[in-house]
Amino acid sequence: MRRALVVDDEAPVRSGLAALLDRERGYVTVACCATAAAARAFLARGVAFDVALVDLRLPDGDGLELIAEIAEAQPRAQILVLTKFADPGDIVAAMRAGAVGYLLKHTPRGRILQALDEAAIGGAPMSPEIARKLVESLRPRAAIDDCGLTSREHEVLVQLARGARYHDIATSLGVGESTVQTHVKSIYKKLQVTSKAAATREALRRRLVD
Amino acid sequence: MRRALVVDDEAPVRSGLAALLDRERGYVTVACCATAAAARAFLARGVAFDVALVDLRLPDGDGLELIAEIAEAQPRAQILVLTKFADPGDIVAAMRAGAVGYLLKHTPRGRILQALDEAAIGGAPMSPEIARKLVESLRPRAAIDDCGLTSREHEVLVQLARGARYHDIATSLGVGESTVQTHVKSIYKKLQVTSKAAATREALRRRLVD
DNA sequence: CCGTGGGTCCCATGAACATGGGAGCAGGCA
DNA sequence: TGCCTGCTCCCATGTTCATGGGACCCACGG
Repeated sequence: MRRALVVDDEAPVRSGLAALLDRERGYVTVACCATAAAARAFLARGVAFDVALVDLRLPDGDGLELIAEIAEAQPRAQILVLTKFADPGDIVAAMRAGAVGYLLKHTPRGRILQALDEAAIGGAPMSPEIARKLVESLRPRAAIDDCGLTSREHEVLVQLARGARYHDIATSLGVGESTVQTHVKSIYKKLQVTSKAAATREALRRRLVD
Repeated sequence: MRRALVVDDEAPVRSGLAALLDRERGYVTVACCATAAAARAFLARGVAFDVALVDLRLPDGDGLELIAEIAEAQPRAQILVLTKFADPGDIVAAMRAGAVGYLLKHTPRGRILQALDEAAIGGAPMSPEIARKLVESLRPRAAIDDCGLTSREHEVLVQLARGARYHDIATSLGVGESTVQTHVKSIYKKLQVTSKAAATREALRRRLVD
């Protein structure tokens, strides 16, 4: 018998899920919260559960933070997001916060139950479009093209981001140190930074380098 | 009718997949390659296809590179990895290279066909354990604990990685510039680097900072 | 044919950094 | 108590950066 926590601000969804779970053999709803505050209060009671179905958009505060708190309070619980929205940032953020799955609200009931089982055996159930967005968020961005760096500048940036000194870069590219300096100047202008550290950060953030 | 490319070095798997697809209404195998070289030769012919099933471990060269080439040559093709191994690094790398799904070889035939359909409609079919590993690879690592940085050093590192100057860090932490310098010295020692840029890189790579 | 932009090189200066030292004060642990 | 570690501060020196100039060559498009 797996114990479930449901957090959703929409009453019909909430009660629908609770009913679905309670009807199903093998599941029981231990709490049904409409707000993050209510969920926190429940967590504070220390009652254990095995799975959580959480909406990201809650009237009070962020669902992401709540997920982190649930993961903290009940490390063994499998947390699934169940929401209407599919923002790539939300998906990644939810996973980082501790969620193991992400379902859209139009998901049929049967698939939700299946997802719960899948989560329990070590899977990561996601709606197909969610999975795709997650995968796409891993891909390198359009790199060189959209940031306006020339290929030579990109070469310099790669080494810059590895912590190389101007002298090293010059040697490895077979040009003078002054040339490197010139390239760095235009890189800084294009990335809008003023130091190697900031350039490194930007390069990694924008996936201009691995 | 969807055209499929199969790349796998194991003959039984290869022919099994081809037979499965050809038997299935809606699919036809346009090529069945045992090596990366053979696949490249096929790509060079410019024949279009809609989906590719690729093994990562090929006798000649890396499947990852092949995936990138397939994605390059046939941007509209959906690429699925079908392999025995589930190394988290491989999973992320494959996705970055252009794969949209990742199945383990023990996947039942029926599920493979289902995955092909799912890929075609914009999903990202993955074996459950693969999906979980992918999700877990997004999570922040254990951060501060294992790299030996003290909490103060960590605070300094965070700002360092944002490109802040010593002076700025000193001000925002309410300490002297000399103190910052001392902290930086031990950070460098612990991260085994000798510059802000390299420290920034390490910090981001080890997820010591966002 | 001349302007524009990329790539190469040079000079020069002040700011910021890397690294070596020393040193005092708190808290924790043998 | 005595030692160790973390945090704080200081000095000093040489190195590396950041930024402002100016200059040449080449390819490309108007």
